[in-house]
This record gives sequence, C-alpha cells and structure tokens, in this order.
Amino acid sequence: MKFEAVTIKDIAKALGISTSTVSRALRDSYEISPETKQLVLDCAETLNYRPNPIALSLKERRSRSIGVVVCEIANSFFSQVINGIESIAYDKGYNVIISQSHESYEREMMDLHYLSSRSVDGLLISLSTETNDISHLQALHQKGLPIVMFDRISDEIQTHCVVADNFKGAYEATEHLIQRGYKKIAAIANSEFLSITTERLAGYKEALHTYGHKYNNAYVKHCFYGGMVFSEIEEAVNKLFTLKQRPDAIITTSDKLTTGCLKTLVRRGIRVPEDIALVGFSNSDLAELLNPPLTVLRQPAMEMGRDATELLLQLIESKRPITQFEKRVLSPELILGHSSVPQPDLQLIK
Amino acid sequence: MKFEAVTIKDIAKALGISTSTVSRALRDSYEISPETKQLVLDCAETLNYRPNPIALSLKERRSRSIGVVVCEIANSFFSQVINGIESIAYDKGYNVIISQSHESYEREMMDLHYLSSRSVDGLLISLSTETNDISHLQALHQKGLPIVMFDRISDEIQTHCVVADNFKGAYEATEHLIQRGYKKIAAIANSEFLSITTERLAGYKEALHTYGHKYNNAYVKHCFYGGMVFSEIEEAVNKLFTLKQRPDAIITTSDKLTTGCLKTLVRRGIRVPEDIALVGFSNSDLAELLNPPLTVLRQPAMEMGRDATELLLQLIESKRPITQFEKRVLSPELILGHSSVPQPDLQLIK
DNA sequence: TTTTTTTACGCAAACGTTCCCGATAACGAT
DNA sequence: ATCGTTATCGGGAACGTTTGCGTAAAAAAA
Repeated sequence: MKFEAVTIKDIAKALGISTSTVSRALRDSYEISPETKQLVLDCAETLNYRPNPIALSLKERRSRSIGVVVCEIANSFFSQVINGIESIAYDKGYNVIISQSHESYEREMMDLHYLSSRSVDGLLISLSTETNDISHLQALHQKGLPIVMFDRISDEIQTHCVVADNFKGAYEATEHLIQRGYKKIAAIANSEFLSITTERLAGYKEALHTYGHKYNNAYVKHCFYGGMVFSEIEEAVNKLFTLKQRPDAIITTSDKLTTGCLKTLVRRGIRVPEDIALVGFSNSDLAELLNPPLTVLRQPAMEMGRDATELLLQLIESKRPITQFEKRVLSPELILGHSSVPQPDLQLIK
Repeated sequence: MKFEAVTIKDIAKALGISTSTVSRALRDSYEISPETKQLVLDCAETLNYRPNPIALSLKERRSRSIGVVVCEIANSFFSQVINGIESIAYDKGYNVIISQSHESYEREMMDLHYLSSRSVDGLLISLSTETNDISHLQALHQKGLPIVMFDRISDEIQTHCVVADNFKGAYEATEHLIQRGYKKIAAIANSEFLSITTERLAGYKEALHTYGHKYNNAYVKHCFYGGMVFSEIEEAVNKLFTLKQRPDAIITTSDKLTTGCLKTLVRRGIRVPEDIALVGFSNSDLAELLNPPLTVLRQPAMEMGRDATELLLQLIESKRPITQFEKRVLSPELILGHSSVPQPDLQLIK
C-alpha cells in the first residue's frame, strides 16, 4: 500500500557517489564541481526525486506549517480570513493546518494540544466564545511558540494582534440607526468573555451616549454560544419583544447572530424593517440578496488574514526574540441595505 | 526563538536508563517491568514529554495526515463537507490539510504537488471546474497514494467515490418546475468537464423528456468558471433573456451559480418568481432568508465528507491492496421556497 | 548444583536529510 | 622535494523515535 519514494541515497547509488555530495549538489553548494552537479540534477530529474519534507523537518526542527484555530469554517468571515492566511502562507512555502473549535473551550484546548503536538511553527487563533481562561495558550506562548491573535483576542498575552475597529464599527452602525430615527435600539451580542463583545458594545453605548439616548440594560442580550445554538437567539429575540418598551431596532455583533436573528424574525413573521430594524456584523456575500437586503458591517476579513499571517511569519523567522508587539486595527465598512430604513423612507426607495 | 522540546533522551538521561527502555515503557511493552514503567511514566509526566510526531512520521513512513482539495472553502457545500471530513479524521487521529484550487487547474496541480510532497497518507478531492486532464492525479494514484473522490469525480481513476444523486436531484427539480406549470425551463450549468454537470443536465433533460417538453439547446448555458467570475453568470442570464422565446424558469447546478444567478436577476430588477422562476443546487443556510426564499436542492454535504473520509481511511489502513471500489450515492433533498411558485399560487401563499 | 527459561534491559540500526570534519589529489610556489 | 592552496568529494554524526537482536541477571526447572 506504500509506494517507495526515491531518496538521495538512490541517486548516490545510481551515480556511485556519496549522499553528502548529492545533498550538496542539490543545494547548489560551491564545493561541488559543475559536472557533478549536472549529473546529480539530471539523475534527480529522471528518477523524479522529491525531497522528503518530514526528514527535513526533523533535521531543521521546524515543520514549515502553521496552525489556525477558528470557531467555524462554515462562516463567511472566517473562511475569508482563511483565504487571506492561505494566500500568504502559500507564497512563503508554509503549510496551513486548520482546526475548528466549534465555539467550545474544550475543543479549542484539544485543537491547541493537537497542533502543538504536530509541532507547528506558529499559531493563528481567534478565541472561542466559551474561552475565558487562556492559560493553555499562555503556556504554549511561554514555551516559545509564536502566536498571533486575530478578531477575538486577549490582551493577557503579549503578542501581535489583528482586529477590526470594533468600537468604531458598532459606533457607526448605532449612529446610523439613530440618524435614521430609531429611538429604542437593542443589541444582541456574543459571550461577555470575548474582546469583540466588549468593544462592540462599547461603541454601541458610546453612540447612544453621544446622541443623548440613554442606555438600557434590558436592551442588551448575550448569546453565550454566539448563535451556534439557535434557540439562544430565539430566546434573546423573544425577551426583547416581551419588554413593555419594545425596541425598534436591533444591532447584532457577529455573522451568525445577524443571520440567526433575521431567521428568527422571519420565522416569527416579524417584518424587517417595518416592525424592527436590523443592522449587524456580517461578511456574507448574500447580504444584499436577503429579505430585506441587510445593512451590514463588513470586516476586511481577507486582509486581516493576510496581515496576521505576515506578522506571524515575521515572528517565526526572526532571529532574535521580538519584544515590541503590534496591534493592527482595520476599519470595517458599513454597507447600507434596506433593513435599517424606517417605513416612510422605505416607501421612497421602492 | 525555538523552544527545546523534551525527548525520550532526556527521560533516559534523567533516569539513567536507555532510550529503548523509555520508548518501550511509554508504549507499554511487556518486556519492561512495572516499576520501570511507572518511573518512566512519572518522569515523562513531570518533564511534560510530548512525542515528536515528525520523528514518528519519518520512522513509520506515514504522516497521519490526509490532504483535501476543494475549489473554495468559502462555499457552504464545501465547508460542510470539510466539517464531515474533519469529524471523522479527528476521531481517528488524522490531521487534515485543506487546500483550495480556486477552480484553477494549475492551482489544483500545485496543491496536489504540494500535498504529495508533504507526504500525506491519502487524498480527498473534488475536481476544479477547469480540470479536464487528470493525468497528474493518475500518476499519484499509480504510485500508490490512496485517493477518494467526491462530488466532482472522474471515472478515469479506479477508486472509491462519494457523490450526490445528481441525476435524480436535477430530475426532481425540473419535474417540480414542470408540475408548477413552467414551460420554458433553462439551465445554467458548470463547465462541461465536470461530472456533476453531465449528470445534472442529464436529469434535467430526462425530466423534460418524460413530461413531453422538448429540449432546447439554447436554454442551456455553461459557466466555465462556475461562477467564480461573476460576469460569466451575468452573460449567461443576459443571453437567456435576449432569446425570442424567453425562458420562464432557470435551474442552476451549483451553489455559486445559484446565488450568483439570483444576484444577477436582482441587480437587473428581474422579479423572481414573477418574471422568472429559480431552482438551484445550494447548501446555503440562508436560502430561506433570501428574497424570495429559494427552492433549493440541498446535498447531504456533511455526510458526504464523513463517508469519503471513512472510505479513505479504510484504503489507507488496509493491509492488502483493495481492488473492489465503492461508489456511494447520497440523495439530495428538494427544499421548497417561493422562487419556484408561479404568480397565481404566490398570491395564495402571501 | 547445573541447566534452562524468563525477565528486563541495552546496543545499534534505521527512517531521509544536512553539515561538520576530514581526506585526497592536483597544482603552483617555494 | 616540500609545502600551502584549492577544488572536490566522502565519512559519519545528528535530528527523535522504534525495534530486532543480544545479553545479563534472576527465577525456575532439572
């Protein structure tokens, strides 16, 4: 069932020379005569020699692969991030090993353990919604594993980070709703553990404050599993709708929450934006095709992936330990749809 | 920048015994005394020993990793397949390396070369839309690399396959449109190279034939890049709309084509299903939220991934060469939306 | 007691590669 | 003739692990 790969030994044997010579010839060392080099190169060609990356990894003590931990691939934002990661890694000859936490802390730990046992050279991670304690990451980091965090970060680890300007995004989305005349703006957010939750809610609150709206705690609902469990969103929406002061707009803080919220509203027969407006973070390509076309905050996902990977490779390939860390903050983009247009205005559009 | 991992040598040195003893103790060999075993185990524990998988791979000549080649991760169908693949691989201790062809033949070749040089133990692949010649795959297969194909397969390679019942799916979708009263049903399909194209169009034609509709060649448009190039879809739609006998329904044969087609129609201000009906293959979770809610053919993606992985691991772990190959055919599911409901019926629904 | 068996461990090779040290030969300089 | 250079190559250790074989001591059988 196994096919025998051709090694430098085979070339050496075929040519009657030593493996060291073959190795050096292939690496174009100066101490090999041009003739021998050519001989080796030709022989390697005809035998279809491929260097064994595993032997190389063992020798050089690096695997030329990086680990990626995200909560879900089947999520527009993360799959776009991965595209960014891949594009850079591929160019630099690095292998990308992707694993999903499925928003589970336990699973994240397993992934991390798995990746480190696979001896990846570095790690890109966006924390799971359940993750509160990051001592497992700390441990890896202190052992010297280069780590770059993106999107859902933690400042308990001193390293490079790449995030969207969550505060600004949420601020602008809320401001947008206010300017459109909405008065009672609710928020459905992720787990309180997550950095994005804190930052986005802060932007939301700040916008309310700036425009003289007062913050209502009952208007903010948290979905611990970030929408992985659908009933969570249903419950959040239900609670908002049973308030005496029913909100007239909702802002959601992540992809899954946004589409999940819309799904709940649609299934309950609540009209958007006539009954309630909706604006949310989402990187779905289908936002404009939804009913109604959604006003979304789109993160520069691909770019985030690229940036994070560049920073990681920089960390990996640096000779001396790096102590100055960078936090890149990219701007999200507010893309207008119809889900945030109050009824009178809507007539004008249609 | 590198952290020194603890090896069996360290344990051996610490305990004053040989590495072979340590190795055997860790593997719970019968020829090691219980006391020594305990000693080694304890020592490994305190030193936080982790076996080096690279050294193991080199020794055992297997990497315990499988390669996956799909055209795009950011595609509901494929990300769901990957979830299925991952779930099985993870259980069996296999690593999954994902790479994307982005529907490019050249890129697929590079991916394959990369994966094989990475010495994966097996390969799961769904061909790119450009792929016409599969001699590169043949070569790998003949060298003994276990391969399982899924979704977009080729019967030029004798191996396990996992596919949806494309014929039946397309037949049922077309039948559905016919029964709803549509008379002029067009199809927007993928590259003619792809197995799914042939099979799905065959189902489409068969349904037309069964119900006495005659097949019109002008009603079938191919998108060579399967919707990766958006203009392709626009062009296909435009051509259909310039026909003297304008079609009253469209069936699309893949996820990207389905949503791309809807996007084109929406942007052109064409109403669905009032002006034209739409049914397509899609695994998007958002189908029901679209405007209009889409009637889709949903493939059992997760299950396909799981099945394919099981078959692959079976191939990999088999002692003797396998000559009997299996082709698993799973049923897609027709999920009704509003995009395939003629106008009068639509009144009733609303 | 002697012989055999069992128990418990070590030595060393192997996986494919790189690279530090030599080693050899040719050649010019002394 | 001797020496130092230079060019070109090979030997062998090393990366971390497993494993076949050998062997000492201990236990069991004779």
